[in-house]
Amino acid sequence: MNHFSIKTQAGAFRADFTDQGLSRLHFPGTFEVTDPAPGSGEASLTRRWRQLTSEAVMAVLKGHRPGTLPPLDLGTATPFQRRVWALLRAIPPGQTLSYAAVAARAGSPKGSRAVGGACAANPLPLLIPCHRVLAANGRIGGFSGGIDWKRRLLTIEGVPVK
DNA sequence: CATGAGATTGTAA
DNA sequence: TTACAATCTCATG
Repeated sequence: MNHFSIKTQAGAFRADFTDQGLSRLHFPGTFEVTDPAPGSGEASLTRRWRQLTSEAVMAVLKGHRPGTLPPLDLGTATPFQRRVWALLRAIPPGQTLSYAAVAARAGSPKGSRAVGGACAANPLPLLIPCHRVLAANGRIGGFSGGIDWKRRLLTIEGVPVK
């Protein structure tokens, strides 16, 4: 499992890759700092993936769309999770939906809580914008990377938070 | 406004 | 089958 660090103004993120593509993104300070594999020659394809991922992360931190992404390796994600994540990627910066609204769009009108579960399982925060999903009545809801990050990202996009 | 109960869904163990 | 979770709504002080 190949990985590399993305240095940004908000700290160093870490992106993990498999042969299939980008598999996971970690927030600064949420991962072990490991030395790069000795003598790891990078395939040019992987190099392109790094470039795209890096640009995408920095774009989102500026409140923009991720742009072109490398292939994603969603691993053993369930159909429901893939469905929810696809819906999230369609939400533009600055816009938000409630867990219930996402549930409705996913075909499970009463599955708002299940949507929370799918968001919690999201391996690619920022790129799959689960921070744009709020609770009912404009309440903030939860966030795997910490509520602070959720507020921070929403603020960047100009969304008022309580 | 704060708190609590109950309903409901998808998932992992 | 059981228990849990980044929910929601409704009821009550």
